Amino acid sequence: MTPGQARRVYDRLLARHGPQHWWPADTAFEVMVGAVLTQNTAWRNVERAIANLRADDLLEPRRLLACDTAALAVRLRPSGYFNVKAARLQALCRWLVAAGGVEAIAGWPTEKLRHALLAVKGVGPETADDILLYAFHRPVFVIDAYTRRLFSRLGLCAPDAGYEALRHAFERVLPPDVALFNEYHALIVAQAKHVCRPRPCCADCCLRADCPSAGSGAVERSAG
DNA sequence: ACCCAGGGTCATA
DNA sequence: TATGACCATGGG
Repeated sequence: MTPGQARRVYDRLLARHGPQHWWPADTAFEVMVGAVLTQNTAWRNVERAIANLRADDLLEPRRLLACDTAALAVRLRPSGYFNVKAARLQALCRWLVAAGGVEAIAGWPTEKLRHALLAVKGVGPETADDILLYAFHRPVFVIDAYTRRLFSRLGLCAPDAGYEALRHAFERVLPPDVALFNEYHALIVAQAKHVCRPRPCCADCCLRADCPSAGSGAVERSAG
């Protein structure tokens, strides 16, 4: 992937979908909670679980950690996998409190913070990078299944590209710009919701102007 | 009824 | 290292 290719795809996504204003949260800790809750889960359902936590004043590390795990799971019910996610949230809080809280880890260098997050049970690469980018404003490019699907359709990466390889592919060709990375990942998610169902209509579904289901939002293909 | 959603862990070969 | 099973609710 060249810098020009990465930039042109971004321009097309932005023209098509507009700014996405991610991450929808009031605090860094709320981003961390949302990043765990949204694992393989529609954001709509995550919002309900977060509303439950807010109603019980649990959007704070020590109180969430002190909460009975079974009672926490009940509040997480709408976001699915509630038993798993209750344990994962508390594992994250256990580490966070031991590390000195959000203010303390905010001062850590990105690599140290990334390794520490990945060591928490229930935090994988994508969740860690969501937290690094959207909670701590580090220039880390978040990869997900949509990114791999879209860019392999565009012929810009292998269909089975690994997480780290793909992340470095983006970070190599784009400037380490937090605002750019923020918008880019959000736009890829927005684009995914736009793919023709039940089957993609074309290789770069649906970024091309002549896509049968593109409608009026279509943009011209960028010159090569 | 079926498939998917802003993944990750664990057991098995 | 590489699959498969599992977690579980809500919307199309």
